[in-house]
Amino acid sequence: MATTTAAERREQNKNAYNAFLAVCPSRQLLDRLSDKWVVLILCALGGDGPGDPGEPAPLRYSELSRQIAGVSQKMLTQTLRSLERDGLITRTITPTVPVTVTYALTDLGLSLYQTTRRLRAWAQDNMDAVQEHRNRYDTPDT
Amino acid sequence: MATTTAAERREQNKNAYNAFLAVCPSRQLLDRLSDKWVVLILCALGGDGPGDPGEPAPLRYSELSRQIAGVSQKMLTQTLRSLERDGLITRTITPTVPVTVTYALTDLGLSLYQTTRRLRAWAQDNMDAVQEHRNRYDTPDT
DNA sequence: CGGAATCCTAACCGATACTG
DNA sequence: CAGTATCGGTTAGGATTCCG
Repeated sequence: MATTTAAERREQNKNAYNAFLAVCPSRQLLDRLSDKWVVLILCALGGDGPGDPGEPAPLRYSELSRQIAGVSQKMLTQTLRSLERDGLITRTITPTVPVTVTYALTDLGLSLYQTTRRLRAWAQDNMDAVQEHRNRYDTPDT
Repeated sequence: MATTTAAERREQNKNAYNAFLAVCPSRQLLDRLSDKWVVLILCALGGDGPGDPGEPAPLRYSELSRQIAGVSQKMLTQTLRSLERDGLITRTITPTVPVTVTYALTDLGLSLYQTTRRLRAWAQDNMDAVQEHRNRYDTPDT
């Protein structure tokens, strides 16, 4: 048994960082994480991909590009870099010809994936309900 | 007992919507949800506010504006409208003088809050780890 | 294959002013 | 108090081109 519980540590961090404050570093971090490409990339690497089995697995740049439909090469590279910088993913270069680059979740990234997967799942599971609310909101009502 | 289990229904929705597809409605929904103001507003209404007890409670416009530091009134109003349209929050007008407007989570909004609260908590809890990775990434390394 | 660099426009968003 | 409306700057981000 640890001398500090998870609840105690969370309490300490709660005092240290507060995302509600504009100047707090965690606010900037939340801004970065609140990005569709971040969510989709983490989901893809976590194994949530279209035909994937559900196991977290490394993916090549081209595989990510294919799975995440609509992402431009610029945004994909840019987002991957920031995720690597933040320690959420690793970038591994294999000097084949042509070169092979694979991305994989770190433990830190895996822990965040546990949340982003829920976000994506929520969007898919509740799409119908949201659409119904929109229709009712948009019709002038009889 | 229902004739369809939660797992079965989720499986059906999984086939219906896929956020990895650019044209899928759930992709657009995910784009909207992947927004810092959406996350912070849901967190505030869910009771995650600065000095809040942790209970979901309705908040007035001015209270939201105060809790979510740095949000412009334009973005606050705009985001609140879209959340109302999507059925995630309710907007209640009390005809006092001056008028009183309160916002509260719906059941749908409450279910999404369960995820956004984790996102905010993750940002705060792992800020130190991320910062450390950034420092190591940014230093040319000796 | 997996990028980097450049250009350029569409949108986001903040600031300001006005209203019921 | 709780907005709406308008304007204008910033920037996100797409398209294109080139490189190791």
